[in-house]
Amino acid sequence: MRKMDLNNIRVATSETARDINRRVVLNLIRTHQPISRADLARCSGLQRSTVSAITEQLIEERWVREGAIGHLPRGRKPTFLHLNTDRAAVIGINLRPGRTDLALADLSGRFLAQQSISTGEHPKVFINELINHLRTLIKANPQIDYEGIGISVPGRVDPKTQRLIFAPNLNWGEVDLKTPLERATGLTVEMENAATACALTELWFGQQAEGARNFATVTVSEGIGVGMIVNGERVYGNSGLAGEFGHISIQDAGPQCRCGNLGCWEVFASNNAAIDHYMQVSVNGRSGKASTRGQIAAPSFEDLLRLVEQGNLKALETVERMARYLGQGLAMVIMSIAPDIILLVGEVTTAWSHIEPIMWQEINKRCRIPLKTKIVSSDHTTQPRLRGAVALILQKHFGLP
Amino acid sequence: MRKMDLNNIRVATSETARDINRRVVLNLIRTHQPISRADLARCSGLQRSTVSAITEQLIEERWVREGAIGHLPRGRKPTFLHLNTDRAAVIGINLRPGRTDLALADLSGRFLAQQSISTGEHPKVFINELINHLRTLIKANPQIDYEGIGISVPGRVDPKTQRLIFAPNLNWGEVDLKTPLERATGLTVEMENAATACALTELWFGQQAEGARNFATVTVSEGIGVGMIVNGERVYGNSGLAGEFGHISIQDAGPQCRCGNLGCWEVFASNNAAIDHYMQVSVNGRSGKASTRGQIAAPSFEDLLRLVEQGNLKALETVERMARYLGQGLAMVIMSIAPDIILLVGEVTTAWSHIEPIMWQEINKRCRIPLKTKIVSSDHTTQPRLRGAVALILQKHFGLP
DNA sequence: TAGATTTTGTTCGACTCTCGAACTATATTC
DNA sequence: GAATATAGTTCGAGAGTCGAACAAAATCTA
Repeated sequence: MRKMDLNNIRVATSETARDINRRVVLNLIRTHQPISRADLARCSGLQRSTVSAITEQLIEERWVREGAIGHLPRGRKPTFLHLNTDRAAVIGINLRPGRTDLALADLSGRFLAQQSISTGEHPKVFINELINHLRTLIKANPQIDYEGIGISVPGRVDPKTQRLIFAPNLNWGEVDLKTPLERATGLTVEMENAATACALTELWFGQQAEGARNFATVTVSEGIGVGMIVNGERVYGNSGLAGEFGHISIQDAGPQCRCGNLGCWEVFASNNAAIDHYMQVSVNGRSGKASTRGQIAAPSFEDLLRLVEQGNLKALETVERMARYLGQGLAMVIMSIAPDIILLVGEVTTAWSHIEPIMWQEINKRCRIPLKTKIVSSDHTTQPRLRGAVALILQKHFGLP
Repeated sequence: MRKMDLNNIRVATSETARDINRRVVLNLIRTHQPISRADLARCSGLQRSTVSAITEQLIEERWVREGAIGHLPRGRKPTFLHLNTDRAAVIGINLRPGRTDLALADLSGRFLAQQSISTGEHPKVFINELINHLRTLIKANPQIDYEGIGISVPGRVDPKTQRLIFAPNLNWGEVDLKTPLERATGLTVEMENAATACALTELWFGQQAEGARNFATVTVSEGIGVGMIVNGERVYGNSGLAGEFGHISIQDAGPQCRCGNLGCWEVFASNNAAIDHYMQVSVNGRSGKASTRGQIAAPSFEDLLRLVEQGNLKALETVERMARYLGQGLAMVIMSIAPDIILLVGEVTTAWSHIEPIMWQEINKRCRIPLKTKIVSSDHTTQPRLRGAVALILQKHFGLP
């Protein structure tokens, strides 16, 4: 039960019932395909005649197509319906420091084409470069009906102005990506923070949070980001800044964070934090003294994980420390919104067997309330950020308005 | 844009449009009364003929009544419409340790009658006593059409089982209040955590969070509770446990909390924490040693606030310490869900002039992101918990399904 | 003072949509 | 070949909104 938004009233017309039921049917086809009209009627509760009318319309508009004929122990054989994935396509962009991924995806979220370009230092130059790539991509597939462009960004997006704000990793300042891209391509552009994009991926394509309507995604990379879904809907917060758990102090006298605050969670539990800590302990171990750092090259986080697999004790100690701090921060996430599921995204999940027990030990110590939050690790090779960018556009057709 | 809940499909029938538009009109009358049919058509966007049909129905069902005739510079005079507050009434209950308040409220949330009984030690005995009071109340006003009973409780309510769980202040264990009360009165019973009930009060009757759809209410009393509204809707979380910011550790080596964890926020910022600290500093000051506590009687929190007004330096220091810790915890609330407004509820708000500047100093130190959360103090004499209990029932008629 | 103008509120026919019964189509079983 | 079962279509009844036309009631203007 939600309060009506009286500043944005949407009254129902005679077409509203069709709009709602059409979305019901389209969603059922999406999730249950292949499915017959009779089954659609059974699991939606609509009359068979109504389902026929709606599917006729959906087939005419090419969202749905008829497929194989099924067979039953007796009676007339049903005609199966499928989502017509060729109906339209969406462009997804995963913008991050260093590299930016572009993909073309069909209605089911499957990638049809993919490329990767380097992310420029200066936003204006990069936007022009991005526009050129988009134009080439669109021209290469002129027969496709493009539904829009979704972008996941390493920062927050103000829901009012749709500008990129608070993206310290990019160091771009406040940038308007939407307007130039829309003007150049003629397509609608939607942007969302990467962690929230991962949450959308789970909401729309997810296996692990199947049917969950309250969950959080925690991305662990250079920093830590949290995206939240509450009541089946994204949590934006003021200026789009909800989910900045990464910048909550967990130690008042801790090291300074790039945000200006002291002892933020991500100063202890991010990939960068782990690399810093590893450098500190390994240099200390070698020379017996502190402050000899910088003489050996810092490993990448992937290097660190490889060292753990090779049995390096200092690397292992570093990852275990990271697991403890991850647990401490996840305890905050759990206590605040009590999600059914937390999905952990990042390279760190490849060391899950080392992480999980220590992380849970820390969480159980801190969460003394009788709730049952599951924590699952996501396979980062499935590109959840990029798929979330696609979901950003697809939800317009499958979501409730 | 939210995802459809495929486990709980609600298709649209031919009456759905009327149901939606009826709620639109009813809400507009509630918030804009007195208002004419023509104005309703203008601000809803519906046709005048449709508004007439809907209002006719609402008048017939006694939700709305015609009132005075307005006057305009020219043209036919409009007939004003009002909410018919006598149409129905709601019983609100504020259950808390020690005392429980009962109230009868009309459709606008105004109290018609009120009483207070002592909260029993044993749930079963108390429930029977409560039933007797409810029966007497209902019999005393037999002409009223009762819509239901809303209860705000000092704990959390599992949205699935509707049982009271995690209420350490009551020490009742897991109790089913709903079933016996529904059986005894024949009315539907809804329960909600007190902090969330306060948030509902603000959502439906609020002046300060006017039109806000994302905010949090923080109740400071024996402990600290947080209730959240996101996208105009309550946040439940798993087992109804969302909002337990009060039990997030802010100091790993802090004193033990009654929840079992160490250094929880409420161990530092609650009324009880302030009383404990005052006792410690005033006894130390007197004897020069610690651990002489218990020899003088502990003041109530209201006593402490009076001492501040009287210029007692140790009481002032105690309240300022409380303000610092409140700021620290509010910073967590801000960073996590980025609310537009935080509403602070509790006796502590009577010392707002001492609290506010110190609290903000702490928040500004910790929140280095460009958001604009307002923090306002609520007048606890308006009984937000009790009015939230009423809102719990009223939202069924005014909210969106 | 009569007609023009303006605004409120109602009436009515056209259109959209769902429901549900009846009907057609197609399969298996006895 | 008749009975039975299931899928999908057709069609009329009922509920709703829209929008134009109309009725009602007030002020303005000549």
